[in-house]
Formats: sequence, structure tokens, C-alpha cells
Amino acid sequence: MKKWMLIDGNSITYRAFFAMPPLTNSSGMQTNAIYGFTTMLLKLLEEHKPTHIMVAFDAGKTNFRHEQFEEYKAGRQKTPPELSQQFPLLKDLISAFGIAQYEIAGYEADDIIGTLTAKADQQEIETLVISGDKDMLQLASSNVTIAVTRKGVSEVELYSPATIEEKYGLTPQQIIDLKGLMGDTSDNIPGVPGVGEKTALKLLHQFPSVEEVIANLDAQKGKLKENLTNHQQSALMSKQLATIFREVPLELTEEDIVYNGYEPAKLAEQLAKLEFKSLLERLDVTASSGSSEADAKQALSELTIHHLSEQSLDISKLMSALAEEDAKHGLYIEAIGENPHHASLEGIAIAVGDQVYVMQHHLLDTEELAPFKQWLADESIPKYGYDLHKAELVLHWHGIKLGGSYFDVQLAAYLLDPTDGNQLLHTIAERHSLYGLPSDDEVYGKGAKLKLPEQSKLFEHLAVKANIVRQLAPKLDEELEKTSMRSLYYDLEGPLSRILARMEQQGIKVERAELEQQGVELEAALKHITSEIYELAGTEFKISSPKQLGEVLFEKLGLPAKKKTKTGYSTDAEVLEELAPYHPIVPHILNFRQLAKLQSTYIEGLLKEVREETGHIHTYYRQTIAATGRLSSQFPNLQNIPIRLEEGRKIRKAFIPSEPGWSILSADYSQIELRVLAHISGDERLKDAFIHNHDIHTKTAMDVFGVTADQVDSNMRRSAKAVNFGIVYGISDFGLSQNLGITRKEAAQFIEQYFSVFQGVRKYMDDIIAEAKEKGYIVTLLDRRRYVPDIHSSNYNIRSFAERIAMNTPIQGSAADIIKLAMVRMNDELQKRELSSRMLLQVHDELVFEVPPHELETMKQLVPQVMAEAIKLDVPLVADVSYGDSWYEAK
DNA sequence: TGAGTCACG
DNA sequence: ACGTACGTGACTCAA
Repeated sequence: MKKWMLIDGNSITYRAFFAMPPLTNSSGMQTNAIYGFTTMLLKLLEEHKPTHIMVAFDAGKTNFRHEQFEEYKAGRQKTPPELSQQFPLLKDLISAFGIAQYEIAGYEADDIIGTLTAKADQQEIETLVISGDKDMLQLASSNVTIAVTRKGVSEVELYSPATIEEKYGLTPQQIIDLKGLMGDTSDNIPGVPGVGEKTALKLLHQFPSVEEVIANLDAQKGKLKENLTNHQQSALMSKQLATIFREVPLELTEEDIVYNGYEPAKLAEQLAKLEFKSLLERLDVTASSGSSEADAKQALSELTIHHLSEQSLDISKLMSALAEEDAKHGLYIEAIGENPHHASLEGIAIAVGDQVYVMQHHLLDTEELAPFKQWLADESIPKYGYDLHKAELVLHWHGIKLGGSYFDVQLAAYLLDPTDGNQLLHTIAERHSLYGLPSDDEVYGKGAKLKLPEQSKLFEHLAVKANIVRQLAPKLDEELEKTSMRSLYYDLEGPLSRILARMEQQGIKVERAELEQQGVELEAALKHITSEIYELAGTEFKISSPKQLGEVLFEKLGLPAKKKTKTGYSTDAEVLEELAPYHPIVPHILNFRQLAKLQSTYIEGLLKEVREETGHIHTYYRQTIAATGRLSSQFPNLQNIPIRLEEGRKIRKAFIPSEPGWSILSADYSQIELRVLAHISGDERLKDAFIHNHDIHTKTAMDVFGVTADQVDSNMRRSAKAVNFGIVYGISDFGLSQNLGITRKEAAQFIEQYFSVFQGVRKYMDDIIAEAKEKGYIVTLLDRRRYVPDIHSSNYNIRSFAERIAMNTPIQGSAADIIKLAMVRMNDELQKRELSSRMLLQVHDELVFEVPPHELETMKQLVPQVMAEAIKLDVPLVADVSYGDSWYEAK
């Protein structure tokens, strides 16, 4: 038996959009309407098992109703961009479901559906119409049932002619008359003033149609009669507007809307793209069909897994497979622990073709596995893997060398979308329609519950990972090609990952005694301050608890509360500085905070990270975290060692060369971000300032205030400096006013003044936002990409944030590109010149080396030169160099 | 685990 | 009328 299902796509999507919470995918795009639509569709499919389905959409802005009534649907809120963005993806998803969709210029979805139900009536086909709009009730018949959504889209209410009769006492055709009389504000259909649903029903129970009501006006009285008399035309026109047109010239046959079910692979791909994980699981759709468990089994069954052990060490097949001309492998090194310098090595898996070999690392010391160990170390063999940077470090600490250029799927995935946080292998896999890999959390548990499964299970998991890596590598390579980021990967990030690993293995020597001595002094000072604070407060409390501190300051001592946080009073440095004049306790608090920070984070924190054996601190640079392309540093973070205040700066005295007589040499770019801005904006004045090597903040002050160099006082320079910072961050008057402690108006004037002088910069800011809107992403000098979906948001705050990101990322990101380039070049130079100086640290615009005495002269000249020449810009790049016996002296 | 705070570029 | 400067990581407290 045939059963048609006809869905009003626009109406359902609207309902879903407003009914569902604002679900977004990882790139920030809202997907709630699609989600709502999909859950509803699934429910309907299950409950009604249709043989034919069609989803109808409105096409174009106007239709024939506008010719009848210009004001039709006027005054409607514009469709929010968060919703209109969802339509293309929704349409893709409907296709993936194997469901027909249709739209035709000049008609609305109702008309398409009306035309089809007319056919259904002719041929007596059982049909279900789904809409969020009660107008559709006019289509009900003995064959056609109307389902109207309730409570968002999770439930529907079914209407047959009988239920319509029961509820309204009307026939389906009279629904049109009902609307003719009462109108419809959402479509701007006027109807008759003063006539709502109740009155309209009463009238229609008296006379069966608008025409009859009008013909019998004398039966009414008072205001109602007057309104009906004066608005006869309106009522008739409204009726006409509300009438669904049932003779649309459809180029659509019954054949076209047959529903044969969906292809799981196609559907899974779309659902994965939308990141509808729960639906993926619920549907049990995967690329290979069946449940995710079945999928995991399939992923395994396609593989032959060799668990190497003392009893089976034959790798001759593996080695010959790896040696084949275009053999593609996948390498997976499993380490447990976030810090690669301390992580445990749980297993090594390598996939070639459909064969996977898994082993514990200690087997590499056997004679039989020597060829594989050598293969791992071979610098001339490229490796395809996942997070090989971490793997190299973990292997290093286990006495195993990993060499060769890397193609790293994690790093590639990061470049393809640097905002996408973790880049977990199973997420990358699903995004590329490879299913069956459970997440590490599922296999290992997380947090306190972390526990490795028995070895055969663990090895199976590693085998699947290695195999997934093998399959992913070419796909990601292709995507890099499509997004013009191949060069960024192969010439910059790939080589850099190996350089970073080397810097991390080397570490930087730290003099424990220096830190310990400073710690003792801090301890004494803190003790002293603590007792003074208790005395002034008249009570003892936890000074480092913002909650307790707030209570003491604002309740006990009655100081004026300035700012509030979500949880209570704000007590940050900005607030405390303002409070300083009110009470002598305040400066002590500030002092306590400063010293406590030094003690806990920099003295105790760093001491914990010094390796017993070497006396070195080994940080871990993360290459796949920062959305702008910068590095980040962990365990410990060596990119935020104090420098601004002398007390903290002393920490740097503990960072020393690893060999006696050597020096620490540091070189940092001067104003790299503003120079990058001068280059990419092409602003003549800004370029000119750098070409003539002016002090940029003074020059800005001169230009903005229209004065000569000697008229610029320190206050003017300070303001100009803040404006320059603001420009780099994507300026706002509020931000600048906060920073300078001036009014918003004054800040706005500064900004306007700045832009009127630096017109090229203004144009850059406007253009980059336009570009972000048009393309959906912005790029850096080396084609690094960042998507900014929020640029279309209708929410002012969200959109403004996206705009600042669009302005800032090309600047910060290009600066990151440049210093990374300098690192690769510097590494080449050190090798080529056979220098024994070592690159140790990177701090965004600074490179730190340790240098033997006889290379000092060379390095003093070479490092700034390589940094300055890393890239050719329209303005010169300048790097300043300094050196000394510790990082402190290298200033 | 999240919030608040603060260190850096 | 709204409320923000851009990018990070580590520590402490209090649920």
C-alpha cells in the first residue's frame, strides 16, 4: 500500500529553530534547526513508514500572492542568519536521507504540497502532510491527514476532516474562510478588524462562508456589523491569500518521490559533518552499516593483526612491505600521560596494507626487530603518524629514536581548522567518514578511572588507530592541497615539529640553588606580610581566597565594592589599585598576591619540573593549540616567565647555559606585529615610520596629536602606545577607555583621530571583515587559515568578537608564521655552519640560544640577521640581540 | 571542575 | 541598549 508523506520544509525548520536550544558544531555554526528537523523526521519515518516522501521549500522572495497583495508577509522579521545558514546543510542532509525535495519559483511550499495532495485525492492515495502551520488543515480529506507540530517539533497533532469538525465545527474548506475573517498577523493578512478566532467561528457556524456572511450582513449588529461592512473587500482578499494554490505546474512524477530508505554511508557522512553524534549512534549508521560496535568489529575484521612477542618476532613481511615503492603506512605510538617527558610508552603499532603489527617497545631491543628499530630512526624515510612530535619525545626518553620527515594527521587537522581544540584521532576519523574507532576515553576511561585494558584489547585498539592513520594521511594531504596549505605544512610546520622536539629534549639548564635561595627570601617576606594583613584586618583568613578576601575588604572593612564577578566581589589588581587610598591593608594584599604568585608558580612550580638527572627543565611546545598559529608551552610554561617587574625578573637568573663558559643569547623582534600590520595594510604612513626606523609609539603620538617629536610628552606616548595595542587587538572604544582610564567618548575620538591619519589601516580593518564575511575565513601571510563563522551572528557581542578575531588573527598569526620561519632557517644555518650553539626556547617574538664562547661573535650577528631576513616585507624587520651568563643578563 | 586571578607576548 | 580589547598556561579555592 502506498503512503505519501509531504513535509513543509520551511515551516518545520522555522519551528525547530525557535524551539531548540542554540546547538552549535565545533566551528561555531548553529545546527539546532537541522537537529530538530532530523529528530522529527526520524520519528515520522518510524511511525508512519511512508513509501513516498517529499520535502517542499519556498523559493525566491516573492510569489503570486504578492501580486494580489503587495503587503503580503510584509513586516516579517528578517530570517536570522543563524537560521538561513542552516538551509544548505539541511538540504544536503535530506538528500543523504534519500528523500526528494522540491521548490519552484513563484510558489510557496504549501502550494507544492497542495498540488500533490490534489493528485493524492484523485488517486485515493493515503497521504500525511507535515507542517507547523494550521493553514494546511484546508487540505484535509478522506485521503489526506494533516500533522501539525506541537511543543516545538517533538510532537504532532493529527487532523482529519473529522477532527477538524470536532474541534472547529468546520469543514477543511472552511479553514480558508476562517482565516479570511480573522486574518493572520504573521503573514500580514488583514482579515476583518476586531474579528478573532472566536468571532470568526461563530460567524461561520451561522453562515458557511465569507461570501455568505457578507451577503447576510443584516444578521449582525453593532461594531461587528460595522467592521464587516467596511472590510468586505479585505475579508475576500484575505480568503484568497489564505487559499493554497493546488495547480502548481510541477515537473515531478510519483516516481521522483519514491522513498527507498537511505544509504548508511552517505547519511553517516552528513551526520558526522554536522557532529550529530547521538544521532549517529542512535541510527547505527556508519560507513559500513550496522552498529558502531559492528563497525568496530568490521574495522578489525578487515585487518590482520600481528601481536609481536618474544615467541613471534618475525617481521620479514613487514619490512618488505615497508620497503615497497609506494607503500603507505600508518604509525601509532601509544603513550599515557599528558607530559611526553614523563608519559609511559604502552605500545607501537604500524599498519601497511591490511597488515598491522603491534608490539611493546622493549621488543625493539631484540635482534629480530633491529631492522624495524632502524627503520624508525632512519632520517631518510618519511613517517605517517598521529602526534609524532609527542611520540618522538616519548620514544626518546625510552631510548628509541624516531627520525625522518613527518606527515602528522594531528598537525594537518589543526591547520585545516585551528580552532578545533583537541584534534583527537577518532574525531578526525569520523570527520572523514572512517568509523569504528572508539575514543580513548571509551577504551581507557579518564581522570581517576583511567585504566588500560588487557593487552590483547589494547593492541587491537592500537592496530585500528594505526590503520586509521594510514587511511587518513592521504585524505588530509589532499585537503591541505585544496586549501593551499600544503606549503605551510611541508615547508614550515612539518620541519618545525622536529626542531621543537629537539629543543625540548635539550631543555634549558636551571640552577636549583638560585631558585631555592629566592624561595627562602620569598617565604620570609610572605610570612611578614601575612601577619601584617591579619593585624590590619583584625582577623585571620585565607588571603588567597577571593571569596574570603572579598568578605574582609567589602563587609568587615566596609570598602566600596567596584566590580562584581559571577560569584561575588571582584578583588583583582585593577580593583585593588583603586582601593589603595581607602585602607592601608590594600597595598599589602597586592604585595602578597605578587609574591605568592612568584613563590607558587615560579619557584615551587619550576623546581618541580627540574629533572634530577640533568638539572634541565624540558618544556613541551604545543603546535596544535593556539587558534592564531602561535606555539604554546606546557609543563612548565616557559613563555610566561616574569620580566615586567624586577622582583619577578630575578627568576630568570636561574636559567643558565648547560655548559661552563657558555652564554645565554636572546634575540627578539622589535614591534613585529605593527610591522606586519604596516605590510599587510600597505598604510603609507605606518610603513614610512618603520622604513625610517622611528620610535613607533612616539611617531604615532606625533601623527595623532599633530605635534612635533619634542612636543610628545610621556602621557601622549602612553596613549599612542595603547592605541597601537588596541589596533592590533581589533580596537573598540570601550577597550581603549578601560586601558587608559579615560571616557569612552575620549577613546572613540582617539580612535577616529588615529584612523583619519592611518587611513590604510582603517581600510585594512574594513576589508578584512568584509573578506571574513565573504569567504568565511581569514588567512595569514603564509596562508594559515582561521574560520570565523560568528561573523554572521545577529548577536552584537558575538559578531563583534568575531570581527576583532578577523582583524587580529592575520596580524598575530603572520607574526607567528615569521618567527617559525626564522626557527627553521636558524636550524638550517646551525647545521650548515656546523655550529654547536643550540636553540632552546621560543617566546612568541623571542628566540633563546645557548652559545659557546667561540661562537658568540658569529651568533650575535647571525641570529638577528636570520630573524630579520626570514621573510621579505614592505618594511624592514628588526631583531635586537643580547647575551649574558643567564637569561636575566640577556636583556 | 569551574571560577578567579595573574604571569607572558 | 548592549558589554569587549588578541593569544596562551598555572595556581588556588570551593564546590
